[in-house]
Amino acid sequence: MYVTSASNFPLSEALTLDGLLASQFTNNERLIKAGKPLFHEGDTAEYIYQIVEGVVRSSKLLANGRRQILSFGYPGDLVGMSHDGVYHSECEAISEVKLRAIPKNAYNGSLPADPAIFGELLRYASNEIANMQEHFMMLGCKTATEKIASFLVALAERTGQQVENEICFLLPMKRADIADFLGVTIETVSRTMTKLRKAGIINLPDPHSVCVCKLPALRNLAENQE
Amino acid sequence: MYVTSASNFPLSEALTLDGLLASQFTNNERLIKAGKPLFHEGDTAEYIYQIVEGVVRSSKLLANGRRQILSFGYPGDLVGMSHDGVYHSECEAISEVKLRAIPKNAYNGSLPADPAIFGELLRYASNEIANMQEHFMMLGCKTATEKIASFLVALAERTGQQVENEICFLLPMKRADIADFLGVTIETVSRTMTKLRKAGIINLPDPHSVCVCKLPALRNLAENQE
DNA sequence: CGTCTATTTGAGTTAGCTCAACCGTCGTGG
DNA sequence: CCACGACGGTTGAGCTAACTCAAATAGACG
Repeated sequence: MYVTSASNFPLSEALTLDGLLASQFTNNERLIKAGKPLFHEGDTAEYIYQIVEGVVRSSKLLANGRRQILSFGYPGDLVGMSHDGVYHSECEAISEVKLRAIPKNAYNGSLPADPAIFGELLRYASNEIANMQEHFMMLGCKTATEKIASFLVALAERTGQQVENEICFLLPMKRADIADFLGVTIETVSRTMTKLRKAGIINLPDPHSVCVCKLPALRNLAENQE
Repeated sequence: MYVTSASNFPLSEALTLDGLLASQFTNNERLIKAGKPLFHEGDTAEYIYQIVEGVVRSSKLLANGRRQILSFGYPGDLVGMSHDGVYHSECEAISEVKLRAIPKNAYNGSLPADPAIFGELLRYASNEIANMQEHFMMLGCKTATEKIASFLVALAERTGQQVENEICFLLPMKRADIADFLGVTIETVSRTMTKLRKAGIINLPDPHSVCVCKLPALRNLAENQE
């Protein structure tokens, strides 16, 4: 659910959950077009969704219109867990998305659910909590440059491909999404990306493609040992 | 685990979890003195702890010394969930704390655990995620005044006692803890509290006691509809 | 009574914000 | 085929909320 989930989630366990869901819920696959919602805050939570392909963003709105992106969901991630039968965030497809719908009765305990799924969901939720704690460090403790650098490092680790001596990946989301994820403004995202480009740390072939030339330097900026 | 947990958690369910744990783990009660750690980040996660009395703070440190308080744990809350057998945060007692230790084999699925506990833990984790999402709104979207006001409203709702026509509660944590919880500085916490006091919205009989005189006004500041 | 720690208050600085202009791309319709 | 408008992104200039640094105050404790 969070950009760093897969990297933090022990591989064998991730395969277990993936395998369980793939084997039991292949019939429940759906396609969502880019920009379309999976669900809205307050909707009855009928399903948990596992992202199979594409990227989603989940977010919450404040009464005065300010928005916080809670996570970007990449393949393997789950969205839509609820403790009270109602979704607590918005969720939209950023790109075209394929997902697997896991019906409520597979996990809410009222039916004799598969205990393996149950256990894996608890483990996934605990991992999700750990990922969210990392995000707290971003929002609460880091400067704008550290936030952007951390974000790029996380995406490079999760989705980057080695191309010659650069690590390249796509940014399917808009600048505004990145801004609302990191708690800064669009302008700050843009300025900081430009700064990193001018420092020779990244290349930006186009606004939605990033190539990291100096990963160690980017990591240093992300962790800023001062 | 988070200051607002109990208020968001449906009462009957909370009683279920509470009841389950109380009946099965009364023998595992421990006392921790104020200021002493329950566990450190990286320790082997042998137990989940349920707070019975007192308040704990769980936090994470960045390499450069900056700290983020993740949550304040009040009676009924759980701390120490882990997906990989290792704690991912620091946890210390703020006041003298009584807690109930729930051993790993009650919930990690390797033994035939009580499925009721299992289900309640998953529900608790899902609720915890929803609470953390609210905290993201604080850290990412709110101004200093909105943060302090939200924090005071949450504590008033969770631990406040009506005294004449004020709602009074204790702040067992230091200003520095509040600052690191909200992502502001100590000075900003102090100044903002003074501002609320001078505006006649709260009284501060001493630095660790708050009496809210005008709860609606405080709520307005917390939500700032602009 | 002196020391230590927590909190409050003041004064000046700055990181990141707001507001505004500008640019490039893309889809639509004349 | 080109003009136009909409949208997303970048850049500049000035402002301000919150920060840093510093000092004063107040309890707590030996």
